[in-house]
Amino acid sequence: MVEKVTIATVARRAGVSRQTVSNVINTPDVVREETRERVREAITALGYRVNQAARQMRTGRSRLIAVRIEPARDGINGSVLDRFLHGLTDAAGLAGYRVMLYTAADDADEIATYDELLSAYDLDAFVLTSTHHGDPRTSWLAARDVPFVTFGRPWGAPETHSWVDVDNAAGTAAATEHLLALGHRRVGFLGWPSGSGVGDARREGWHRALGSWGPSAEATDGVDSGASAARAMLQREEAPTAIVCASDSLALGALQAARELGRDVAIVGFDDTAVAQAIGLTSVSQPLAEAATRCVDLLAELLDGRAPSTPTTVLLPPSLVVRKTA
Amino acid sequence: MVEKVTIATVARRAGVSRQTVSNVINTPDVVREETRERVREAITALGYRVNQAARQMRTGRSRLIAVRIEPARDGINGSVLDRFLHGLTDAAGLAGYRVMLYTAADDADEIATYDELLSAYDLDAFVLTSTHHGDPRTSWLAARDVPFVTFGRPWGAPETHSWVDVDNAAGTAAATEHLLALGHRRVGFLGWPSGSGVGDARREGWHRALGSWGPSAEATDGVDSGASAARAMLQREEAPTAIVCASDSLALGALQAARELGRDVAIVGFDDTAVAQAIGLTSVSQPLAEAATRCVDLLAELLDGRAPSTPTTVLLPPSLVVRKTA
DNA sequence: TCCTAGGTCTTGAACGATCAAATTCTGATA
DNA sequence: TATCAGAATTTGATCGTTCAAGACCTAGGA
Repeated sequence: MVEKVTIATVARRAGVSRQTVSNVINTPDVVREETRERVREAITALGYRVNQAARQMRTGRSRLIAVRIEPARDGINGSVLDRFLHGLTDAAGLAGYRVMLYTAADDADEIATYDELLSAYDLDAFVLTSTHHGDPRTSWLAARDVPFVTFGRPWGAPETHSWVDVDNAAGTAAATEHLLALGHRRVGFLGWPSGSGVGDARREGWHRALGSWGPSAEATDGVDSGASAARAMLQREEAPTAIVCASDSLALGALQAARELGRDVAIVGFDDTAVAQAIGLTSVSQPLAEAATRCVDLLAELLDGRAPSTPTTVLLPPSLVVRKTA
Repeated sequence: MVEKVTIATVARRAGVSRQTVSNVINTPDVVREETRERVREAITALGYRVNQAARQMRTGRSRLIAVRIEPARDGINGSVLDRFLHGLTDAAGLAGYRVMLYTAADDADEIATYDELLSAYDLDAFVLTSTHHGDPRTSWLAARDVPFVTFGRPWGAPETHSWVDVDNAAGTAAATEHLLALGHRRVGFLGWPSGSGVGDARREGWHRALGSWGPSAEATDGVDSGASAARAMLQREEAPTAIVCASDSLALGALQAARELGRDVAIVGFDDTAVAQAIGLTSVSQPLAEAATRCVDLLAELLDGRAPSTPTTVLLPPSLVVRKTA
């Protein structure tokens, strides 16, 4: 059994005091270069690593960030969070933080979890996903001065915190422009019922790029409801020759409807999920790794106390992945 | 600013010593009932929560479990890990543990991460996924007496640790029996090149249920390679009328091939991914939440020192989700 | 030569919990 | 009533780090 290496072991070996070792680690500039080098050598020679628990007890900071992992609600879109999580873990690691997971049944449950994580684990910060209208979580955290960033803008609420989001409207706009460039004249939109921030933004981008209102239909997310809404749209007079969809599920439904009716319709989905990759669906891809990195950057700013007085907002452009369907 | 509630605050309020409070929390049976109640009241009244960092410093245990989050390699199968992670977080939470994430580029990188997580964060245990032939990770952990469980059996290696796995052979066997019951006489198999433990087990289950070797083909995982392998198989003499596939990607390819050739072929995939749900593909579903729970159970046993001397192995039966394609 | 300021390093205390050992209480027995 | 074992509770030390304050050293100015 190897003896545990603590800051005292390092100090002894380098012939300095504990505090000097601590200074080399945390505030190297107050230590004379020669001493610093000697200590650094001792650290690597012994393979010393800071004990987080001890540091945390003294400083009250854990270098831990928490994120909620949601069940894949609509199975088809679950992988978005998955990729975001991977990016977050990577970026956090580089910044010296670790990611802790938690689950929660609803907002109230999630808030109770914040409370427990904060008092038991001294969590440094939270990353919230799936923000929505009237989200109680942000105000709870803000009231307690807990650092946090949301992935998704604060729909409807005043922007009192930093956030990162993907420019949904730009995504559908790019998809629409692509279809227009291919020669399509009637480009339709298949989206969710209005009211959700994300869904409205996606419709807005299509409308903006088109310069007018083309044929559109609404359906709750899902392949079947998408198929029936698309079928209805395709059977109208002046049916669209191309459809921009608010999600890959809806796009899949549209694809099915077009095939049934024997129509050749160009279709673009949204999120570039596994399904899109698998069946060759052209889709709008969110830069999830980039979004995760920016979230960590913003948090690091907050935690280092070098955040600007007004919250920072980051809006990332998505990209269009062109495949067989458009 | 509310004053911090520590064990001393609780002790004062309940009129006992710090240690008694600690005993109520950790070894309640050594405290007289009346005292215990009084302390418990004080705890809830004050909203006291154990400070993990302080506890960890003294006990050397963090109540933290680490899992690697992998990038969705083959996009189509990524959600398997996602669902497993969710289950793990849930189950760990119930058992009083939290899940920490990390990423790693390869096995060596992962081992370096173990080292760092163990010395810096005092991690209690690891859950390994994607076990493979000649896995260096398990021996590294075993050599250091670090508790761990693998989700996936130790292919080829001696079974010196506990593991949880899904009975892959039983899954394809069930799929095959289902097809036989539907009246199919020639049931084919589309799988991965032999050599991978999982893939071989899936082929074995099909063979066992069939009682003989039917038509089969091999392809690396992916829709396109699956499609071409399936096409070849369907163009042979005595082509199969139904195909059991080793993955949903391959199944998707088979579906494409059948459509192109205008054949009505029953198809079953494996993993019940989002794609299967979206397009109505019959597929074998792994009980991921259950697997996660069992992993946590095994770890809890190890950590509480009440593990049997021989490692426990758990083999869970998958279930067949019947949809439109078979 | 003495003093001072600034840079460098060290010392003792503290964070909040648990361990190990010591102390007090309780009730049964002689 | 005195004694004693066992139960119940308390006390002091400790985990590894950082904070706050103090000590030491060196160089420059009076």
